[in-house]
Amino acid sequence: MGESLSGLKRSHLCGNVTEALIGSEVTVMGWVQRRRDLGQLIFIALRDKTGLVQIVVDGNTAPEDIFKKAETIRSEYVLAVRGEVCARTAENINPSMKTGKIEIVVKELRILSESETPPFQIEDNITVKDDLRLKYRYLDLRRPCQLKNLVLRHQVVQVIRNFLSDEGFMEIETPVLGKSTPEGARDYLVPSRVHPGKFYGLPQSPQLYKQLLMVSGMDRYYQIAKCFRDEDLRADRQPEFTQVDMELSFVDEEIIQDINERMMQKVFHDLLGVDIQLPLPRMTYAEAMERYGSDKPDVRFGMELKNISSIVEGSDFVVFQSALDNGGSVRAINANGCGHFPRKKIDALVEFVKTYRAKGLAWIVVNEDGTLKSQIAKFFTEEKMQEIVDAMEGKPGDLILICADQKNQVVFDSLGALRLELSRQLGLTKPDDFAFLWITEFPMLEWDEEENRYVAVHHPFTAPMDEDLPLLETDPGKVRAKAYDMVLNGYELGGGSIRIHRNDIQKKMFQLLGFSDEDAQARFGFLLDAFKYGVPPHGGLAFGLDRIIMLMSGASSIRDVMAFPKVKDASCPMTDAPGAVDQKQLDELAISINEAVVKAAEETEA
RNA sequence: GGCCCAGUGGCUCAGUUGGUUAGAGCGCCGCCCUGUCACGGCGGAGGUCGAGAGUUCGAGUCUCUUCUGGGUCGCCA
Repeated sequence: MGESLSGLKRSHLCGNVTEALIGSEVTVMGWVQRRRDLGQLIFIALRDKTGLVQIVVDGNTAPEDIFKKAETIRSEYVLAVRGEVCARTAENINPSMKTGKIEIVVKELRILSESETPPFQIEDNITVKDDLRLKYRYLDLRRPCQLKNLVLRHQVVQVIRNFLSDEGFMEIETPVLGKSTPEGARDYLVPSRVHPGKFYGLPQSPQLYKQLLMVSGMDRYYQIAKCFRDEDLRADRQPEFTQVDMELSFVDEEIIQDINERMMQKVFHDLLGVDIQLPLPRMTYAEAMERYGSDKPDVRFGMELKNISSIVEGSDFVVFQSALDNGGSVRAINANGCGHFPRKKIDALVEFVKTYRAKGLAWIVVNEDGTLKSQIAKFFTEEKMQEIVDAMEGKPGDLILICADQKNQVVFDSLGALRLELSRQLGLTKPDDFAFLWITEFPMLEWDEEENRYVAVHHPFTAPMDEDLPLLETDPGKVRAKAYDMVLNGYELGGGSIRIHRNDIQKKMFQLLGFSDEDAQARFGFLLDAFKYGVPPHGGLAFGLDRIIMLMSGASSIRDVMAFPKVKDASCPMTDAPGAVDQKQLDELAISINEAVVKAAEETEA
């Protein structure tokens, strides 16, 4: 079972054995991709992280014991091979292989480790179900496409580290065991043995620590930081993920945006050869919502939203009118060239927007002869219908989709999502077309219906825009924040803000969020205390590293760019985490399991 | 918590309106083969259709429950 390595030293990685080495002796080690046994001639494709190289065992020239051994080799065996690099004859060159002009004629062969037949084939372009891949993730990662993603990730981090270091940033680690701050996302909790009944919270981001580092005078900090959020997963959301986190002192929004867009420009230039024009476009939150129905718009295609409230105002169509009477709006998009959609397909779009709480979708087809077909035609005069079509720049063959709701957010969400859905169906975008922009002037607060109070859109330390300071007293919901997100192709790559460094404004903020002085002191007292001792104006930004790599690699999920991701219910099919623990461990932590709750949860599941 | 999709040999899939012994490709095993590179040829093993219940003379196929995974809404300061 597995021969010793002793006496053998690897001289080259498989993918690096090239024509330059013809005639010399090399020692390579790796996994068997495939054995091709022609009887008295055996070829072995040997793989390591650099690629494949072909090993030849010739029955006429190889020693008998080596040949016999070669016959027993199976896929994924681990081999050490010493041999001579030989040129292949012209007709035997494999142009699709980096090492296709040479092969290694074996002189010594050791089977370092045998392998069972793997549960799936180790090669690209397989379509194996995710759970199986993740259960055997260590095999999945042997596949070149998976390896490529991790290599890219490594390289991106290297470029970022070098760039930020050159810009005067210092990498500083902040604690993973911190204080739970039950505002925003749910924390992962870690029980304390030394303090029975008390818990650490794993960081959702290093937000408070990095602000404290600014108080400490670190001036420019960054960290490739693991962050944790106990919320439900998505294709682009994992419970633990990595942020490129930074904070800077004595800066305004422009400085932070400038540094970060230059950083992304360098990352995309160095690793993808893509040149991004700077400065990136800036768009206010209000404009993004108005035009794209989203605060992270994909601006690679048009199909923009238009507000047609004033046109349809005063009609007999009760759906539109009640939306308008209750403070909502009627908006539409023009799905250019979709007028031929069969009714079934349009109905599917109507169902689609219902996901986003829209009650329905009105549509107008502009026929090729210029006449209109619509289920709402009976509520409007021909002139009105034409007015809507003109406002939407409707041409023959177009499909105009209209959404009305008393909540503007519902209209934005529905049409924003519909726009993206149509672009998917019509293939309007290319994954290697990168459209960056900054979204600015986010609202600072939003009203939470459930909690019946304002909550921070970003976080409670985000500074309001100077010109909106008076609104803090009169109309807090209208206050805009010094916050900005970098958006790429419909994804939020990262976001940040200038922080509040004035105590009076911070107090006002907590007040608006409904925290009493005691609440604020209990949760963030250490930060407020620190702010008593000289705070530089500061701000920062955090990127979602996983998302950046996902978009750069064209992966469809961040799982593909993480080594060991979790599945939908936040468990790990490979390790079976999370798992039960011994009673002894629980006793040490003074924790008892509420069996009634566990049973109830299991019963809902079972 | 809601909604949608998928689950058939190791892997990926096919399986007609419910009807004989459930098929294919790849993989695997054996034999043959000296220039293959997705090697080739011949032969073979391997599944009761995610699980349970029901309808039926009869269920991979219909119904219900459930499990697993994916997508998504809520959630994600």
